[in-house]
Amino acid sequence: MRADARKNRDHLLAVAGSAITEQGVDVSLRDIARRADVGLATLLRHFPTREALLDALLRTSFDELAAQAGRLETSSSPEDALVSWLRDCVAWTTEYRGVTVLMAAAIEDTESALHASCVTLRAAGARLLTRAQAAGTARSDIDGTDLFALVAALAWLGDQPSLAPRANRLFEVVASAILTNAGQ
Amino acid sequence: MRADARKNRDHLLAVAGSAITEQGVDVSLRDIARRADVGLATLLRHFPTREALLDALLRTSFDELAAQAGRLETSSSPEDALVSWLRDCVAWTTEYRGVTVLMAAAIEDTESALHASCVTLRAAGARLLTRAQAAGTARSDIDGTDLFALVAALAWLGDQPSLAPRANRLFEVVASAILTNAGQ
DNA sequence: ACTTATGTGGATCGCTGATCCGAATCAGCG
DNA sequence: CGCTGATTCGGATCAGCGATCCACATAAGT
Repeated sequence: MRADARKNRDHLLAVAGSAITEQGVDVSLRDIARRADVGLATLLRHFPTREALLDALLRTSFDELAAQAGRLETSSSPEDALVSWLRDCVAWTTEYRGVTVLMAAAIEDTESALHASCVTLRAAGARLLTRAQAAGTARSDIDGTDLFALVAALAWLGDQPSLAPRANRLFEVVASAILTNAGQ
Repeated sequence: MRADARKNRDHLLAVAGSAITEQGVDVSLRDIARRADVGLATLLRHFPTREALLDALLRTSFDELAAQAGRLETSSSPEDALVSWLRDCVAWTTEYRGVTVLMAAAIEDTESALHASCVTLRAAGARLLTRAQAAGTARSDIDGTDLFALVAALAWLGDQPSLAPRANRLFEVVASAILTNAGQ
């Protein structure tokens, strides 16, 4: 890649990051290009779709979440590991308003640039879930995709301004439905 | 209202109904106008926003759901009434792909044309919830808005093609979190 | 039948993302 | 250093969206 192209790419990623933080993932691509003092065509050549841009921007975060799952797998009890990782996932999505919808679409669309990252995330969750199920502390009638769906639904709640204040408590409600441990 | 205007209005509602059934609530308003052999301006004069159109289209359904809640209140046990009404709500949204997002936005936006209907729905659910809580069969740490949020989240799941197949089972998972009855 | 209030829809605006292609720029070689 | 060729850039353009304007058509009341 030519030096000027690389510079543009990096600059675009930086600008896109702050634009998305401010306005959510639905921010106008033209706006990003403008703020980066670059033509729209240049943005779209580097990142042919919005998904591609997000993938480049979020891949690090995805990897961190997956790594965190690995760490928790050996450092915490099965149920604590599962719940705290789920909490991390939901909390992370709040930084990228609107990303949940794209991820839900990408998990099944093998063409999407976000597909691989979403599958990785689901697999990480599935491992934690299986471990908790083996320990008898998570209900056994759900699988990794169910978990992904529940996290997505909770993340979506956090994206809705009117419902966001409830998101944290409803996370606990859903978590209690996944776990089978405590008395009640 | 002039007779020709009334005719146009009714025709637009009918066409909008089938268009939305086919393509979801995000269908192009221009498409609806075209299919109704009417100018876009005419559609927008009768229904100044997408919300207004949906309100006119869905008000009947809203009223039916609210009435159904009233009926269940006297005909079923508190927990059966609550769960089966929630199921009805989620099932209903599947007929109008994408309506959940608009409803979540409308519940807090008093300017939205859908606001009143959403508030009515929330109130109907809140009554069923309170009744179940009084009977000791629903957890007491949630309120009507929480219930609305949970239904919205489940409905949103049903709207996502990749997650929809899980929606029914995840409804049961969430329902089990709301109820406190059975042994488990 | 005439007048007036009402309803209509083509045209246009600003916006979105997608695409094309002439112009500018970079990199490597003589 | 200067030329050449491949690469990159971005303004212009296109089709689509909802919103708005206003000259025109038409229904309703006298």
